[in-house]
Amino acid sequence: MLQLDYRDARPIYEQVKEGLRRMVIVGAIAQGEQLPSVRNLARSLAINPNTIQRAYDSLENEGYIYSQPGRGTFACSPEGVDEGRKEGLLTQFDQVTTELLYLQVSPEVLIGRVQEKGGMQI
Amino acid sequence: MLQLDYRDARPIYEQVKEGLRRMVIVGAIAQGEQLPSVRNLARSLAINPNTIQRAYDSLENEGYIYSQPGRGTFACSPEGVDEGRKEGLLTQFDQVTTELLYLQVSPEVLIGRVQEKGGMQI
Amino acid sequence: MLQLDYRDARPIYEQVKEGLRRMVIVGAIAQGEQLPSVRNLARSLAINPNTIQRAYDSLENEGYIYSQPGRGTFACSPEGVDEGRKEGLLTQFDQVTTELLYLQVSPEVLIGRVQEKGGMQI
Amino acid sequence: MLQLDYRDARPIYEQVKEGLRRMVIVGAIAQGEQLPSVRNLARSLAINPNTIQRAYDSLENEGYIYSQPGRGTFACSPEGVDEGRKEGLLTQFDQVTTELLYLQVSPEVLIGRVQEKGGMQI
DNA sequence: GTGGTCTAGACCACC
DNA sequence: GTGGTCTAGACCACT
Repeated sequence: MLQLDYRDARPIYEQVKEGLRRMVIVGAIAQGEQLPSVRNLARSLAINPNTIQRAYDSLENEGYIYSQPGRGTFACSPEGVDEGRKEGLLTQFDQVTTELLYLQVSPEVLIGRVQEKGGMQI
Repeated sequence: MLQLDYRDARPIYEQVKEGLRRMVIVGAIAQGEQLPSVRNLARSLAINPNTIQRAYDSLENEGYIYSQPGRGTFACSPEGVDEGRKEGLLTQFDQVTTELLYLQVSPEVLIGRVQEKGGMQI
Repeated sequence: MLQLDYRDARPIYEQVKEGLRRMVIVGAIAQGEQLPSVRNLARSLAINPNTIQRAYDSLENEGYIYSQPGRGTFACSPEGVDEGRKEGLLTQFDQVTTELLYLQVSPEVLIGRVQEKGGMQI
Repeated sequence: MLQLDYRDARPIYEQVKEGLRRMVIVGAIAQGEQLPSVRNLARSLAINPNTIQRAYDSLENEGYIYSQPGRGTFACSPEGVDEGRKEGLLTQFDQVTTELLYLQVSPEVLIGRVQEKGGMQI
């Protein structure tokens, strides 16, 4: 359910963090649903619980998940997510778009990809 | 013309690389136009020429610029850019788009941003 | 009339306590007015009466409310409030003010906010 | 230069974090100035370097300090501080102000305290 | 020397 | 059982 790559330059806690974020975003972990416990995930990934805890902490203060000591960790609804992150993503979107258009990818292709995910009528 | 941020976690050569890439992409450096010489840029940024050279080498490797020994370094046309980079950008585009849609940004907003840059008729 | 957030890290009794304190402060519960009974409030919030009782006890201890056994619980007038709390709030006020000024918020803005609440003539 | 209180309910890393934040805010650590190294501070406070690191990490992603691996950790200028924190502080300012006014502290007293710190002419 | 990451193992409070 | 904190000690990359 979550792949680690030890040859990757990114630290493990960040790979865990991005993997979990992805799962929340695509709905693999639904809003309000419980995430695997720190210890369980650590065991199943064969890494130290502290490393998982660090990923969870970081995701929590970005507003993607929340923890209740003694109960578990759960996925938030999208409203609570840090505004700064949204702005950063929009900047990233603009930069990637600019470069793709420069590389002769047509706007229609990009728009098509947005609509595909957005479930829009054409 | 190119801003360095010593507080940024990214290494300097990468900041130079991305800065130059940006200038080519947005047309601040037109296709075929000559880039500043390694020594000049190094002097004006007050950093080591080796750092500049590393950025130039990396950009040449990705097909954004080419150098003619004895003459200088020039911006490529977009066709020559490494295919792998284009694929990587498309993947990044999809991921960023997915997350923005999850964060309740409407598809129309994203499409509007694409059209703005693409100069499309609606 | 009082919102609980189970995702909040603070314990429930503290959320109840702060919520009631807020209502007294802003006048939603006037001086001398009766607060809801422990059992009623517990039922309407769907939590344990002990939790409510703990919040009431703590507020009574700080001098914000008083209870008359067999009659109910009522809001105090502000004079009776624990002096220690006032000092603590002043310290907090100074610290928050210092940080906001450091963050380039102008003194005029802060003063404006005080006057707005205080109903002062300029 | 920084006091720990083991009887305090707050975790140590948070006490360190708030202590350092205070020092930056009041100018005890000037903008751009180097903070004590992780190891040195850990030794002088007789706690584990990991605990210090955690405090530094947290302050860094709030924008109060920045780290350069191999060189050290330095105080930021106030412009870079996370917007969310500023908003939170303003909310806190309003709440504390409301309660102090309720407790019969006159607006003039509060305004005087703001001006004192703000270096304003009356 | 510096910050950054990771592990192993412990203890706490809460449920 | 759960998350949260802390320690001790190791290793890495960079200056």
